[in-house]
Amino acid sequence: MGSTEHEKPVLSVVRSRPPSEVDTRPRSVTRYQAGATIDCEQRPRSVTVLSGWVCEMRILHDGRRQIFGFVLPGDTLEIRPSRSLDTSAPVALTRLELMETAQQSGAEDARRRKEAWLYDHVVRLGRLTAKERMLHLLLEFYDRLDAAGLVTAGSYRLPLTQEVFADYLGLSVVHINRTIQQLRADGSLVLRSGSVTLANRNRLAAKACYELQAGSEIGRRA
Amino acid sequence: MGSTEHEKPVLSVVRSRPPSEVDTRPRSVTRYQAGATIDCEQRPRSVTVLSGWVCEMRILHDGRRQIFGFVLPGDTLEIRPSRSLDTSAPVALTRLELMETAQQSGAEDARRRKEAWLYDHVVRLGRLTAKERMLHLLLEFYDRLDAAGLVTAGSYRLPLTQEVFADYLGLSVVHINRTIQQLRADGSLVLRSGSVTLANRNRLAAKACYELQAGSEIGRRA
DNA sequence: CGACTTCTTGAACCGAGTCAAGAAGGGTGG
DNA sequence: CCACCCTTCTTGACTCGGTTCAAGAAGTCG
Repeated sequence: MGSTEHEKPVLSVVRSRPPSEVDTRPRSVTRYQAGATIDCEQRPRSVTVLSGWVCEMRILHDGRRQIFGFVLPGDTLEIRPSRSLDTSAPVALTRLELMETAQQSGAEDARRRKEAWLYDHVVRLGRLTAKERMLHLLLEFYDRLDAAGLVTAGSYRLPLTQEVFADYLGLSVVHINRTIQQLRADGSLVLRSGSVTLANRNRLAAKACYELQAGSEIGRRA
Repeated sequence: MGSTEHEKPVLSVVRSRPPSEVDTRPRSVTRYQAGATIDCEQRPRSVTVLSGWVCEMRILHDGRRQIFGFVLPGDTLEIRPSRSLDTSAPVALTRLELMETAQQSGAEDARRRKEAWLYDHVVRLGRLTAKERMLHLLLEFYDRLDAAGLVTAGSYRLPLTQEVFADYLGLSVVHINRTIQQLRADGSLVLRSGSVTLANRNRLAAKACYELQAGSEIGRRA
């Protein structure tokens, strides 16, 4: 948290590939490359993520980055104009397939759920330790992906670099790395080449102050 | 952040006075005492704060507390049922006067603004230092209260204890205290007996990575 | 004037950051 | 298929922002 010069090498994700839209095919499916900023030159629109992960992030003028949340396969994403990286913009973390969302049904519910995730995030950042933050987040992913049928035999694909974890959890990359080492040593999880398996979900939930309360109750009401 | 026994003496604000509603007078004005939890046994309702400050907070099972946001005079507050202190509930920080909000006009705008504040809060917690967090927050209060005509000669009333700052900014009370000492020594602010005066708003904004962007632009659109 | 919050301050400790450098992956082109 | 390059992951050593514990001073309210 040196207060001078937070000149991170710009997130590869943002730097290396131009935010270009690629190959729009029939059925109104839009594809983006990893690293693309998802904007709408046109009117605001609502899309559903068919595959891939998106995050919403802000970049401060001195280079510090904060990620606000993730959009997972099956989730919907509201794209509003006039949002740039110094306020908050959606960025593709992987190759993406988006589809225009047909009806607005469930929009209110999606908003509630998103708000609940944001509240949980505030608690993580404000009151949890590094280890708790990491576990808490992985448990959230577990529940969200499970609801979407994307958890198999207790494990799921997790296409995030440690830098992305750092920018989401408000920690440094180095400390994220060390935290993951500890969790592995604990036997809390297995994490390798883009997949995680959590050992004993309930015990971990207790250890990380994770409560499915808000998010999932609201989710079930859908 | 000790991972064991976060047994804070329960926030006086929560402990000392029972969350009782007091003296409902004509014109549908409701009063609460400081420390009251604002619930709705009835249907969800929307109220406008005539005077006093409210916060929304969650209390973890081990006693750690996190405050999500503040509702200032002039702001509206949506009260939904089924929210308790372990998820997120509004609590009166001072004596309060609430009024039933008449029309729903501006409800969408209020929600946008609240979301923008929450995003700023995430940045504070995730990426700013203690000094920056404090300044950033005081600047947000400045702008919000200024818009409500509650800033006089560059200063405003701020009825928050250091404990409340700590629970909002994700820091310890002791460190909040030391941070305020530093800001005073800097000449950044004058803060005494419930009032603040910020020296040179623009310079402080630069120092704290505060940008009125999101919040105020949306605000102005109203 | 008590009694209780709230604010301050000191000292010791530790979680997390920074700097730096090397190892391991993953694409790409020849 | 290998060589090269760039990104991502690891690890060590050191620093520092922030926490904890503790106790005393200053406010506030009945």
